[in-house]
Amino acid sequence: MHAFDVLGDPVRRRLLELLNEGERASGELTEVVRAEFGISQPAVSQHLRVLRENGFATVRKDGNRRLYAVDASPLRDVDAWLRRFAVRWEPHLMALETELVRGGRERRAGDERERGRRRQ
Amino acid sequence: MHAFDVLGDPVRRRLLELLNEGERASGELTEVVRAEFGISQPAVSQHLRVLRENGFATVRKDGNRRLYAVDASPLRDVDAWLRRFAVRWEPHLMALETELVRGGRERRAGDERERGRRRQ
DNA sequence: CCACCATATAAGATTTGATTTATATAAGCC
DNA sequence: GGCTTATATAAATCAAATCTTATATGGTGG
Repeated sequence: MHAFDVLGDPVRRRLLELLNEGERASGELTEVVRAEFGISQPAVSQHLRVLRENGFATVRKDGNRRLYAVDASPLRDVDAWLRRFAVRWEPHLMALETELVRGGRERRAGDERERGRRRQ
Repeated sequence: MHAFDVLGDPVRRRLLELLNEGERASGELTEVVRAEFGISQPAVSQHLRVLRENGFATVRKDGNRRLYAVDASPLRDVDAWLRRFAVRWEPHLMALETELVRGGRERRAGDERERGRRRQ
């Protein structure tokens, strides 16, 4: 399943938003989503499975519960794809990119010749 | 239809990639996509419609043809959503963003970003 | 006007994905 | 051990997106 397919579902997007605030138990997530979308517990559980199996979330046991946390790797991939278009809404993005490339590790100043660098 | 649903389809993503290189006629797009995905002309036309109707692409007539161009507005929305998570793969993004907002003047600042470093 | 492109639309078949109900697993508690 | 809570899985159903074939629209050139 492609990352964009995973994000195609509003329930899963909401789950990711919730997880982005921090680790949460399946039950808590289910409660929120049930209230907002009016779907059943198994439905939520299956969405969590999709998130898990596609690397968007990790789980760990805590006694009875399953604590979910967001894993951003696939989101980064999505972002990478999107970035190709970003220059269209952020004309100054070129500068941003340069900044990113340079900014990673500070130091050694100068280095204007970095401009030749391509992405990645 | 939510922007993420539009991007959920691989054919549509490919079409956007092609359009991102510049304006193209429906026929050109169809040829490429037909070759790559093995689908019919009407199928491609319908994907183009989805892109159109959801603001991802604009069309203009050129005699016989329809020239498509990418419109990035909905992609920007997607990016805005994604950005909530970006701090997870770009820990220094916070500092960077601040810097941009301040117009890059005073690029100095005091290396706060070092503090955010996680294991790994 | 007529035949010919390029492209879009319609309708129906098919596939894919989401949801529900019912049930399984497994930890905690008495 | 048996009861309860938390969560996952299975199977069937339902809905929505996609594809195909057939056809329409509308410009172009003779």
